[in-house]
Amino acid sequence: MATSARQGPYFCGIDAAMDVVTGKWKSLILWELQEHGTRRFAELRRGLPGVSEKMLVQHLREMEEDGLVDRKVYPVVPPKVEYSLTEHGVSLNAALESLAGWGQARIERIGADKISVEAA
Amino acid sequence: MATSARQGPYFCGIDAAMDVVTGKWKSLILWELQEHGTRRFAELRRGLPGVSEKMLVQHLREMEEDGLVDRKVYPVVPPKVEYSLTEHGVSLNAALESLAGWGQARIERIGADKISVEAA
DNA sequence: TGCGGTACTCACCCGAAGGTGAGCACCCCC
DNA sequence: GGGGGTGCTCACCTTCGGGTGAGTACCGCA
Repeated sequence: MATSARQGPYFCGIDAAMDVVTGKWKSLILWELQEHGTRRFAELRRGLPGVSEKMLVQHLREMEEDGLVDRKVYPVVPPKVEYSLTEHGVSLNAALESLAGWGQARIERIGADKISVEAA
Repeated sequence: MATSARQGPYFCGIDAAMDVVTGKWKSLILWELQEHGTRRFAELRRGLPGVSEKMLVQHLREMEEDGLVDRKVYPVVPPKVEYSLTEHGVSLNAALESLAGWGQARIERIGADKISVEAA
């Protein structure tokens, strides 16, 4: 199953962090939630151009299981679900910041294209 | 091809860093080279229990292309090749350190098993 | 003389990650 | 009253990462 089955034996901390962060969209979800504080499902979908609903649900479930995001369901008539970062999610994001800096430098070094997310 | 074809458009720095670091053994290779400075192919293989030769070669080639490792071939009669980190490799490792710290904390939090590498 | 080591390459296979498209239960708005 | 939005689930399919095992050219050592 996709749910759980993680938490395998690790070689080192990197392994453990990677385990939680790998997945095409997870770091982006983390970022999106960090930026906006709280987002509804459809807002996240719109914020991550190209993500499929299935993957978004799946990643969110895994991240919830890993204690990174908080899922709050409002039992209202048009469904409403809000996602936000837990303290672990916030600290993971902080830990990713130096990596983001390195990646940014790499982008400039190799002159890769960048998809602007902040616009639109 | 596995070689190049990376450097696709990125959403953010994390993407770019992840692109370079994903691969089952890459972070371990980074770590191993950081610890030992310079390693021969067979030394790396022995240092990473479970890695297949194919994956080791493949990852090393990609990391060489990405400018993370330096490959020095000695044209001697029993082949001799030495791998070491470039400055970019070293700085990537530094950027990974906070992530490693987070992962370490997570390991302790969830009480996961850990494969000891420093022993043996 | 033949086995093991050195640093690989090549061909093949498997399973998981991720994408596609449909359906659902209920509502509001035009 | 039907089209669109809300948050999903399910089934199917493709792609790709990674593993397996063989082969290679040459050597040193027992």
